[in-house]
Amino acid sequence: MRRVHRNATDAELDVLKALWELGPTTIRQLTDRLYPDGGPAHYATVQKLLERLEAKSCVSRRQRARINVYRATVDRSELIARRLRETADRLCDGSLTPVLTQLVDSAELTPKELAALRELVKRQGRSERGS
Amino acid sequence: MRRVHRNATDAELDVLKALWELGPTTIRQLTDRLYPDGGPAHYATVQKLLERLEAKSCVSRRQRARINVYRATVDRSELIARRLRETADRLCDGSLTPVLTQLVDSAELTPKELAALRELVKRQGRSERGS
DNA sequence: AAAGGCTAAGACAGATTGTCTGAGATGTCA
DNA sequence: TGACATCTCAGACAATCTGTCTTAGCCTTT
Repeated sequence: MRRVHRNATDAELDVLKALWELGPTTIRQLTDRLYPDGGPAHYATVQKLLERLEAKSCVSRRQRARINVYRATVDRSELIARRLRETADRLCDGSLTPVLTQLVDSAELTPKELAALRELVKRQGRSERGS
Repeated sequence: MRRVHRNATDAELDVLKALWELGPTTIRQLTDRLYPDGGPAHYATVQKLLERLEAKSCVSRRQRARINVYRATVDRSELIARRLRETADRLCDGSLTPVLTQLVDSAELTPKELAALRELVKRQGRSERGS
């Protein structure tokens, strides 16, 4: 049942988002952000979540004058990429094509998103030819 | 901590895949497919997984001469769509654009997948204008 | 009636998830 | 110096999830 590379959970993700906004920071800062009226229990909760995020290689920390400063080591697109990869692996034998097809073919996309996609493809096409 | 609409787990997904291949079928057929040398324990395992898949609205069943015949009620693209939606909701405030961007912009795509994407966009563009 | 296949209910251990407690180290300040 | 605040670290905890397996009872067939 062991999963090598578990995704960040919801609570962990909240911490990560706060880290993205705040930049490198302390547990205290994160706790105040996430639980404005929180007590010492919430502090420990954030601490535990950071510990798990570190185990998942999503954050790193550095002792700075006896205090841990945490820093996100993955950004949003990296997490998106991980999830896409996982979906492709689990559902499509590793191929991203069906994922793409689903994304584009379904009614999932607003016209605006579709226009953005066309732009992306155009850009990608250029860099393809350019390389 | 309650999750409304949990994804199918790995073991459940294996059952679902077998169901996709076999079409509407019985626990017995599925068990023979998934555990060729399995005993009655494996039969019960498949049974439990189907029960949970039913709770997740992924399969339905019908009594057919006293025997349950199970049928998948979601296909692969539906599951892909669910995961994409989940990723967008959890990571991008519900917007699919960043997901698309990540998919297209990163080095995730092989040239072949990229070509398929261009084809998709072209087709999509046509149906857009056509409608 | 015995045998075999099916359903249904649920036990089970190990892992995950979010939360919280407590002990101890270290720094600040009256 | 001593009280206090704050931090770290280790781990407890309940609820849930996940995959597996046992058991009992019900049909049908031989």
